[in-house]
Amino acid sequence: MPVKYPIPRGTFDVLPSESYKWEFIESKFRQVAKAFGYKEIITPIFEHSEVFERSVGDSSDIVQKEMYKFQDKKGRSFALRPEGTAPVIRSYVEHNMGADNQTNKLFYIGPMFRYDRPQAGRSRQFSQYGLECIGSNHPYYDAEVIQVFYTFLKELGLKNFSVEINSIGCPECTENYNQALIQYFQPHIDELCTDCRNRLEKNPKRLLDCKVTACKKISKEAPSMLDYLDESCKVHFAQVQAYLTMAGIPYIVNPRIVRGLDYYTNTAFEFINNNLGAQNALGGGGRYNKLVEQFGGKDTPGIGFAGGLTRLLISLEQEKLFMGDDNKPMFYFIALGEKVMPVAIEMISFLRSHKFYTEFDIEKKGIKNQMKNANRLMCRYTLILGEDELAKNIILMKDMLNGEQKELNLEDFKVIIDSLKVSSQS
RNA sequence: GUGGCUGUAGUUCAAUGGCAGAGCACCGGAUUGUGGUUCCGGGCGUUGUGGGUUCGACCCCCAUCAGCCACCCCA
Repeated sequence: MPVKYPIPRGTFDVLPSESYKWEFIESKFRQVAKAFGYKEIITPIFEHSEVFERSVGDSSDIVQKEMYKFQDKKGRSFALRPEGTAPVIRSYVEHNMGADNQTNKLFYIGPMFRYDRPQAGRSRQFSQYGLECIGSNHPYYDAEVIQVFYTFLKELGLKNFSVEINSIGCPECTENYNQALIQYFQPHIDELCTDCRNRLEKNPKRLLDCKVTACKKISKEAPSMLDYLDESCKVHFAQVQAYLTMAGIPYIVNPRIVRGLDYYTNTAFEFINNNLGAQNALGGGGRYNKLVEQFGGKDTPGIGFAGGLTRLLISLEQEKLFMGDDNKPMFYFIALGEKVMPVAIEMISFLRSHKFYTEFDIEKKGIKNQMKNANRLMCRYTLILGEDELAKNIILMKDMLNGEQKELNLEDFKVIIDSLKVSSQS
């Protein structure tokens, strides 16, 4: 059947068979983030283009090739947000949240947009969860941010992932290191792939990530970032690791982690799941000590991370961590005949107002048909009210697990429902 | 953005260039007010879309759209 209006490329519908998983993941993230003292912030889905161009970086692929940019009716340039940190910092500065001299801890969940060729784990609209800790350069917070992510994944039951950390130092260290890399690779320039020749000029650190065997071979002996950290950056990184150990978080130091957004300084980290194929990063983050200043605020350090919801979902499913939808009906109400409707509807309203998920289908006729339906929906109890029952002032309640059926006095009904509520809560 | 693989019923998949099929799901029935198991019955689908080759195309060719894989990028 040809679809008249197909969904845009790289987007997807989250259907009821999936949406409860999204709700579960989001509520778990909120719960964990709140336990660490983070508060939710909700920013617009679009911003002035400059918010991203001047922070994520003019030269980054995200800004150059992947941003959904558009003009409004007055010719102003906006962009659908490609990531979550820049908007949060924009908001932080705009509302002068640093005025209280406290460390501000914020989290968010929401859709992001990047124009890229779709693949499993990579779509044009995707959902990210993330958080930002703004106002302190204490290495404890570097570890705390990683700990929130780690705790979240563990709470979901995920086993198959690793934490990789690195420090790219302050801008001075990075500059020194870039020079060292250029010096190292320059003599080998003829052996490098064309991409890497470009990288050598634009962003030498990217060479370390190249998958071409020839480049890999050369970069194997390349100088390590960690040898180019100055004394204070070195101490900071060592302390981050100390705090991670105190928090009981296993990690790997990977000097080749290079983050793609320009604003990162010092600590950078990634959460990797190698069963995910090419899109193997569950999430990542790092410190951005110059970003608030770039947005016109006063010199304020910060650190944060973001993770992809869909990739997490794929990982959870690989590990079979979803057993099913727990939103099953408590009751299925079968009302037989028009005469019983006034009483039936009053009872159904009563159940629902007591927060019992109660199914009722006024169009389905016949007790057999409806029993079948109750069974398919996996209802716990079926309530049957026909004219015979109404005449005797009773209702039938059938336990769908063992097939036992009881007659209840209508007067006793509310009392019994109340007691059910108590027992299901305990 | 580059290269490759794929596209058939709600879904998972069949069908040498010669009448488009099966499992699951769904709907109906097996003496009228009781589910799950069983049995019986129920499918004319623009074979993603548009062209072309051919007596004849799900099958071959071209284009296009979409998904997937690798690159790239990163969540």
